[in-house]
Amino acid sequence: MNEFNKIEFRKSLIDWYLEEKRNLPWRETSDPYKIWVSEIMLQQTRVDTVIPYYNRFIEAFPTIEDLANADEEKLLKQWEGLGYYSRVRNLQAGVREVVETYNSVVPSTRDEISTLKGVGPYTAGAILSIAYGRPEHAVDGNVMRVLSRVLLIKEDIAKPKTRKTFEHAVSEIIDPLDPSSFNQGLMELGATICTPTSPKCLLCPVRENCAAFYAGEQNDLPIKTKNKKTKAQHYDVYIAQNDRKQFLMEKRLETGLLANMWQFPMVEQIIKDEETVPLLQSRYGLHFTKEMDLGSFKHVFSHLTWEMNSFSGHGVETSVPETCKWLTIEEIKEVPMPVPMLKIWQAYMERGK
DNA sequence: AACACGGGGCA
DNA sequence: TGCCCAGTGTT
Repeated sequence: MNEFNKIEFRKSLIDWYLEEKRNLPWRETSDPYKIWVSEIMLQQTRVDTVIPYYNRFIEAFPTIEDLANADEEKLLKQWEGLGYYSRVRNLQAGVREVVETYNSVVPSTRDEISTLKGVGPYTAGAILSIAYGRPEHAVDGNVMRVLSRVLLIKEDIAKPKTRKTFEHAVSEIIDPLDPSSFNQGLMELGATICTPTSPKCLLCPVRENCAAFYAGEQNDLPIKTKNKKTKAQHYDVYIAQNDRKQFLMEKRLETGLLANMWQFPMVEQIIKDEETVPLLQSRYGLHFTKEMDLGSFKHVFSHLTWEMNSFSGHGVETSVPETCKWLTIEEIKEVPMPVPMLKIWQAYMERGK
């Protein structure tokens, strides 16, 4: 292939982007706060998944002050099902910092915006380029895949160091006149044309500028080493109802997996059935009488899987720990729960009390 | 550098 | 199943 022609590449990419871009809710605003929210939601999460969450979230928290003042439980409930829940806690921390320190104006330099909680190198560049039109790199998985092909970069994109190679590359070729369309065009291309498997090169606007296409290597890029396998954890989960038609629930620790979310009493899986009652007694101060088997569930997280058996029955409270509460059905609807618990709760409700 | 951190969609 | 997704924070 000829020398890489960045002028031609920019024009082809941006012309295509402006013509073919999808209509997405966060593309109808230039409010840096809303762009910020969208970028956080989009981390490791597909566009189609994000759309309804974004609309609901902006409706609930239309301004940066609304989010700064929100109650954490309400925030988590909005985020329920999206995953990576620390994102929303960090987002609120960042937003509060902007309200307090920057007079509610999202900073427009990389140095300042990068100090905000939850704003890493990608998100900083995305907000700066999209909301402020600054020529800053925004390197995500799409950009690494697209440019590994276009520029025939054969570094392992699983390695942290490799991101810098792509940041330098973007800094070299980014369009100074429309960095927003350039960055979004790269990502849009990665999402719709230059896909991980079977890239649609015949539809690609920058096919003529693509070294991998020229070399016939588009299916061998990017280079990426494999992840390790996830470990399994085995739990029994108990839905315990008392005489006042309340259910015992527990708020998880404020750090770690599913921090601050609510779950039903859950213990490491029991080998001998007769150990159930004393364990629930000691762990939860709960006297439990098993009535129904709600079935088995497997839930896969990014780094581990939960294999769960679930049961319902009658519970008598003795001494409930600080982290636990008896909640009515209506109250349970207001509380943020991880998807595995939602599945078990749904199974219970479908069995008709 | 390696790992923790969710959940869904797709080959 | 395993991979991938508009990644960041912690260790």
